[in-house]
Amino acid sequence: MIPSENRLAEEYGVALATMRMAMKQLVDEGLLDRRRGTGTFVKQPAFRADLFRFFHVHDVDDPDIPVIPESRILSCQKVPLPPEAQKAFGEDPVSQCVKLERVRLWSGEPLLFEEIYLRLPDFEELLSLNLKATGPLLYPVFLEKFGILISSATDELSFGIATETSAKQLELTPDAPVAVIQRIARNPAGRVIEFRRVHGRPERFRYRVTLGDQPA
Amino acid sequence: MIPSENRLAEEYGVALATMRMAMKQLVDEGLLDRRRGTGTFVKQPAFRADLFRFFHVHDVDDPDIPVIPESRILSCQKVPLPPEAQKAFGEDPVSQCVKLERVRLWSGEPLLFEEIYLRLPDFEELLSLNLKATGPLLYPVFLEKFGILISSATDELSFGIATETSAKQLELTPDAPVAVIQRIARNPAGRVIEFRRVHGRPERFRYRVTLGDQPA
DNA sequence: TAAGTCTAGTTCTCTAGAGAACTGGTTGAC
DNA sequence: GTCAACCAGTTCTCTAGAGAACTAGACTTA
Repeated sequence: MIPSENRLAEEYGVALATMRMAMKQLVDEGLLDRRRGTGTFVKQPAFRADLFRFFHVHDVDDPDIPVIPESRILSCQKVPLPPEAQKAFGEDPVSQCVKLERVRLWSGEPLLFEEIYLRLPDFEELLSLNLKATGPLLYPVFLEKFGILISSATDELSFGIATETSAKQLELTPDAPVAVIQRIARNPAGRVIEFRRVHGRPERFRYRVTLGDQPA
Repeated sequence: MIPSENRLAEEYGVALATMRMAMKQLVDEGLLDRRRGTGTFVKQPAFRADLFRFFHVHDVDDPDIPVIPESRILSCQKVPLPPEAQKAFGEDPVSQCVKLERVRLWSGEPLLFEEIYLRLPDFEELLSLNLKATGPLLYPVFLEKFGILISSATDELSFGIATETSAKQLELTPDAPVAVIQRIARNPAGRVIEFRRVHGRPERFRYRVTLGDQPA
């Protein structure tokens, strides 16, 4: 909680209305939270999970019920940065990164295979973290453990063929067609935090997204 | 242009600052546009093309250059509403609709086949319009000719197999795998205006979208 | 004609303050 | 112990106004 507008206005030697306007701006930017009769609080950044939940399991009965597939982490290690990820991260001279591999399943069947590349040294500690203890969503973990907020992402969907690894994990024959997603995720400052490549079983794959003014 | 805040405040018997606050709200909602030293104007709604341009041709040289593929309209006629579209439009008892079929090409090769269903009677006039004269983007036409603004859309991507028609238009063998997009587009009030089903050639298909706070 | 100057009209920023609306805790009656 | 009433502190809405910043057009001048 921060001091009242009365106190702050006095402290900074400005009129009350001016202080109100300034605070209103910060509220609009999502940095403050005001409650009438109570006070003004610094808003802790909340990860908007609803914005980033695109993967929908193809449920024949009711495709409108969103489900979060189970998550199984395969490995987490320090590796040299592959060229695609290098390009995504931009000019920053990063040579090493953390690579996380995981499979996402639904009803026990593999759905997605994910290769996730994260910046060093920001995510150094991830290597010694017990990831099995966390939930299936990664971004809330980033926020809680590392103080890193993911606030925007660009996804690019296309079709490709499975690699040796992804075929094995998705229980497909090598060179089988797969759905491919490349994601670049950023913090509020626009800095690229994560590069992700996902392979998905095409027959169950479904990606939903809403653009523009979100309807109420 | 609307009267000055001075005049309006006097006319409605409120203080100037109050009128200013009210107008500020309308500006934030995107309904008014104020220019210092000039006046306040009613903002005409602008279609945010950048929000809805997802299709990117797979350009091996530079995938970052966005291109708008050529558009070729095949047909435009009144048809009974198919069940999927009925579901999208919701409770409204609409039995007939306008169906637009078109192919989108790049470098002369077919890329996407689109079936677009639009509400009646809103789009009655579309049947007698010369669509060849318009550009490759539909939503600006909706706005200019019918005063209908598309402000949000939900896309759902998946994989399927070509229909007889889509295979023919995309120059594929029947039952070939295709990318499938279903889109539901709405006006600012949340009313569903359009239902669209798109089939795309998988090897050239690429869909890009950015979520969350758009980076500057 | 062309360029600079002025001016009325507009929005923007800030001051100073009153009263309403609301919240969380304290007090008091039963 | 429970519940209602009260109260200090907070944000919200609105009033009244001064001066700065800016714009478009009219006017002046070379």
